[in-house]
Amino acid sequence: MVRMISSAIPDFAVRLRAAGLRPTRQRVALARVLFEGGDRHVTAEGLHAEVKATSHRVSLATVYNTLNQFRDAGLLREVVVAPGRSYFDTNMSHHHHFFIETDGELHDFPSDKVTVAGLPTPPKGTKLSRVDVIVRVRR
Amino acid sequence: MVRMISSAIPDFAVRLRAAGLRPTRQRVALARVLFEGGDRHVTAEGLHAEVKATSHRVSLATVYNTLNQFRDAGLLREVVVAPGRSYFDTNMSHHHHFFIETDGELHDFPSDKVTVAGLPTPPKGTKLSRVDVIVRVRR
DNA sequence: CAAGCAGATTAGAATTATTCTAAAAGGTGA
DNA sequence: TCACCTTTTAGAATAATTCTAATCTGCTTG
Ligand SMILES: [Mn+2]
Ligand SMILES: [Mn+2]
Ligand SMILES: [Zn+2]
Ligand SMILES: [Zn+2]
Repeated sequence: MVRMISSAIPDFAVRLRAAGLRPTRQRVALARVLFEGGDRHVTAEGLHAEVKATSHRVSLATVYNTLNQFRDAGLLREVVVAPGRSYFDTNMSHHHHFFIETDGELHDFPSDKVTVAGLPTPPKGTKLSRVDVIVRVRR
Repeated sequence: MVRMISSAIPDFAVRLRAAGLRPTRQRVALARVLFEGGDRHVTAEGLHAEVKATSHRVSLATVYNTLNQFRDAGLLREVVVAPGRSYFDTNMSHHHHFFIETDGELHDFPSDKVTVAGLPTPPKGTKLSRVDVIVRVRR
């Protein structure tokens, strides 16, 4: 019987290598938490707590290192909505955010329907990096 | 000769009182730096350096306290664009921002021409606070 | 399947931004 | 002027993040 290769079981080692990162135990453990299951918005502290719960020992420094590397490699984006707290977002599709200020929650909304029209041209000598739309709401 | 009252010389004491804040020396000194001249985006550290240059002694703790109070009183707004750095914005009119990521500069652009259309309704039980549009560019 | 080595992880110290504490000073209404 | 409540302040504390330098580990080579 031929070995089945199921594309439903994502191979994080392969994915990390494709991104130019060595698939170490820690990075694979973090990738699993981050990327299996749906899109997520995590903080470093939160991710650290989660990965510890899977009984993989990963230091907090490594969580920070990894999140920064994943971001630089284009596997994550960083969203800054509140002073002193960064969220890392596994949803790399074009989308925007609701931020519930009263409880610090961040929610996606698709950019399909949203149009941002009439933006001025970027200042001389600069190139566009990203347009963030953050809808702030409170309970 | 009757004393002239020029509306071109803003009376910060009056303005602070109107906002429910006692016009202390420190608050007046900071208000002067912040509000005379055009619109500004300042950090706490930057404002502290500026006010010291006017030979008014104001502690950094007071700069932080004052910026937070001015924001809560509606004299300023806070803009968070990068992790670990808050900008306080004296421009209270409806507008959006360019953020030059490579050198940390924040620039206004008027919201006249900009239309954000098709925003979804806020989640149940929340009310809209503000919509931020941040155009990130790099040199 | 060794080594060998560059790259990764880690504990803990360091840094940065910001807030807190508690004592001294100041603004204001009577 | 006085009393009283508010504000300021130095310095300690906190929180998020980064750095250091020693140890470890994934990968290539022989
Ligand atoms: Mn970072
Ligand atoms: Mn604040
Ligand atoms: Zn998102
Ligand atoms: Zn502005």
